Amino acid sequence: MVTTLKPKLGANPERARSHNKQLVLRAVRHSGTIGRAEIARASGLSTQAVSNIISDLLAEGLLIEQGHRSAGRGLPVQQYAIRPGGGYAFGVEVRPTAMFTALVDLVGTPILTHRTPLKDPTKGVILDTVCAQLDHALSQTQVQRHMLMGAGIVMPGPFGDTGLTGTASELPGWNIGDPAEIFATALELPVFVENDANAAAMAERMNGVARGLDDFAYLYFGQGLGLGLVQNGQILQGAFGNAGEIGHIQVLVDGRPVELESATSRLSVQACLARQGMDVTTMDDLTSLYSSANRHLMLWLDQAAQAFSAALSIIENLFDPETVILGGAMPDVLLDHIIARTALPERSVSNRPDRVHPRLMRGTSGRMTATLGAAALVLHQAFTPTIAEAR
Amino acid sequence: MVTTLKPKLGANPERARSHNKQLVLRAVRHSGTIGRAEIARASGLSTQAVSNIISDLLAEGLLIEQGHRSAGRGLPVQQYAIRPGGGYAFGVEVRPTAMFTALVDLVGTPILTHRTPLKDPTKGVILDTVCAQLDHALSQTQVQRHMLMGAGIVMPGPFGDTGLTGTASELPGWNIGDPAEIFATALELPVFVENDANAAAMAERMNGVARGLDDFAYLYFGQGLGLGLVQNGQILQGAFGNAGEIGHIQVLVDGRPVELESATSRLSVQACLARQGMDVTTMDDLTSLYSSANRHLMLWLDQAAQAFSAALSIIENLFDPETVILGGAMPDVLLDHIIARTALPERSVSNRPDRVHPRLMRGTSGRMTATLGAAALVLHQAFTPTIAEAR
DNA sequence: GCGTTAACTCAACTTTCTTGAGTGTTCAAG
DNA sequence: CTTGAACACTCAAGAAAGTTGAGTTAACGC
Repeated sequence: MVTTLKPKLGANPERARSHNKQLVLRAVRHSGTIGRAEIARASGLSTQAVSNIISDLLAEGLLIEQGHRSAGRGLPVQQYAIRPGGGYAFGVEVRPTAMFTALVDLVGTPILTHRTPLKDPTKGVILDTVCAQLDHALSQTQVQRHMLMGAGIVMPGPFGDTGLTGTASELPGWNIGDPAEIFATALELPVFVENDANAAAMAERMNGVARGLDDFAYLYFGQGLGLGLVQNGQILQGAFGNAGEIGHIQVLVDGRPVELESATSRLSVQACLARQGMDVTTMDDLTSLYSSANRHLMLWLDQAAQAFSAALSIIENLFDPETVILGGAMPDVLLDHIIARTALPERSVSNRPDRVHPRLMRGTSGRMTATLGAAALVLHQAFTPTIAEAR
Repeated sequence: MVTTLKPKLGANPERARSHNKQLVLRAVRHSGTIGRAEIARASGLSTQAVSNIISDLLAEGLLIEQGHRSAGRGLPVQQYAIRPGGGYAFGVEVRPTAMFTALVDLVGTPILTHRTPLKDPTKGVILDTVCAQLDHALSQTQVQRHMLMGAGIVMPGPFGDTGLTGTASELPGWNIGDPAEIFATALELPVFVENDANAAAMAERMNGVARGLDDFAYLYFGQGLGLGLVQNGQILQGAFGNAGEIGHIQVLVDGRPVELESATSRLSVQACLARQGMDVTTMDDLTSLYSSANRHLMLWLDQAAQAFSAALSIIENLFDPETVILGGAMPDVLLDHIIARTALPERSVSNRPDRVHPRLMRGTSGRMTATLGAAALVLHQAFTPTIAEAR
């Protein structure tokens, strides 16, 4: 959704410096270790400028020296890398019954993760809990408060009053005011709010299979099914922050139109198995049903693969992504099965002979995916030059 | 698709100035006439900086003074406006049998439009013709060559070798090399290449109903049906420039799945009427059939409206646009009819009580829409700050 | 009328980047 | 083994652009 900082679009020396700093950080992050001359070439700045910026960043503790590397002729390159302890990001995932939190360092390593039940999902309880959880995380890890670069918050969408309002996963009371601002005031930090799919996509881009990709889509198994979209390295949010609501579009399964979500989501598989008298609640339950090749699960998987094939056709032709990633609250084996069985549409702009990535890939699965994604939103911001962002 | 200029991402004084200049131009364009203080507030620059930039822009002929306006207390505001003759853009639309060209001024007014038949759509003929047409346009209008800011080229997509290759509208021989670069070399100008739908969307944003909108979608009736996507003020291109290929996705019409394009495109209505023995080739033919309420046309319109309703659901939920615009090679009366008859999906994030724009709007129709859009690509670039564009 | 408000200008100052000369290290050719 | 080319990096001077604060001008409202 929206950040709390209003962008100052005009360039002046101070903002130019900040922009260039982030550019340098991004270049370092991108290659792991790198020398000044190479950064200069990549950014179009002089080596002198890069040198000055790097000495700033060293002083601020954002970079560390990584020894010399002699590459052919010339003076061996003094290399630099991101200093993990240079900053921290707080990630929060708010669900109706629980709050997940994570504290990650500057390279994205989780320092601490936590789950707290929510008495009730009211605004007040959520705000109190998030503040308490932040204090808790800081005290547990001895991270100084001023080392926090911001907080990312994942909330169930869609945001605002829409035609999809009334979904069970929704939280009441957030339709008025800008959630990001409310959290920012409570936490006294820059805050970024997104839905689970977008956050997961960003996590994948920062530290997962989408590392380095600037254009991809992420199909996220949450409560329902979400679509995270990254275009040109930025999350695609739409005019009101609700882009990627793919769950409610119609697809054909066995010749009958159904809502995509009703054929593919976690709730859908649970409901499907419940109709057969099976009570499946955990990922492990699903994994063991799969390993015993349960007939009903296999049937559901077949239908899900059909639905995904239709969804893939839409996503590929509308976004032309480098790849589509599947991930979220679904066991790896099921994700792999779906990926193997989903028919890749022939009539698609993604059906190219010169592809470098598979059309479907498995992303990170597990409970904390979106929470870590929330933190990744902050990291992404830290590595994104500031002057840009034309809004 | 891609521009020919590789962005220099690092900020230095020179690039900052260029960035700020474009910011000022954009502010002026946005409000028509505006004073310095207001620009300063909008951009986060000092009034002094804005003053300096404006005196540059006056000297370069990009701005003109527009008299004073007294707004409440204080010194009356010296106002500025874009000087139409400050620069020109050349727009080109390449179709298999003809080339359309347009020369537009800095505010988007067409100075000259032209249609030339193409002997055959080979690369050589196209390049020769486009150069000849540019010379022709310049000599006809006495516009100096150095006043050209660039050329926009509309070509039938998809670009590169994809699963949709083999469409009739395609041009042979452009799969190797970057078309933008090839045209740029031939024309000795900065060149921007896009598909028809994206160009039309940009035209609508620069001078049409989407003026000022940063997030919208444009359904374009061309040979087939294209989707132009503007997100955050930028054209959404996808990883390979082929985003928006909506024509080949499946939708339901009368309970049967069909390709969207086969139910909604100009070719589709022609084919449908041809099956009834009617030979309809011009927009006027369609208009008169509509005014006589031709049964077969009405039937087609009903089916088209169904298909559009399904498409709208997908577009709205995936992009969350401010509005969806319908335009292109289809008579206004038909567009209006379709807009009136298309059911607006209830389960959509765009179904909001607080909307300011209708969910479906009519854009510019007619032959030159995409050609003027091609020119709009250049104008858009001229009004877009340069440092940004994080790629 | 006169003080307040607001846009705008001038000149001094600041920040940041660039440039060009110079240093140190490595590799390769003679 | 010497010598020179290649390359990374530093230093110091210079240039470009924005900011700041004081001063000017014109309109409004009491």
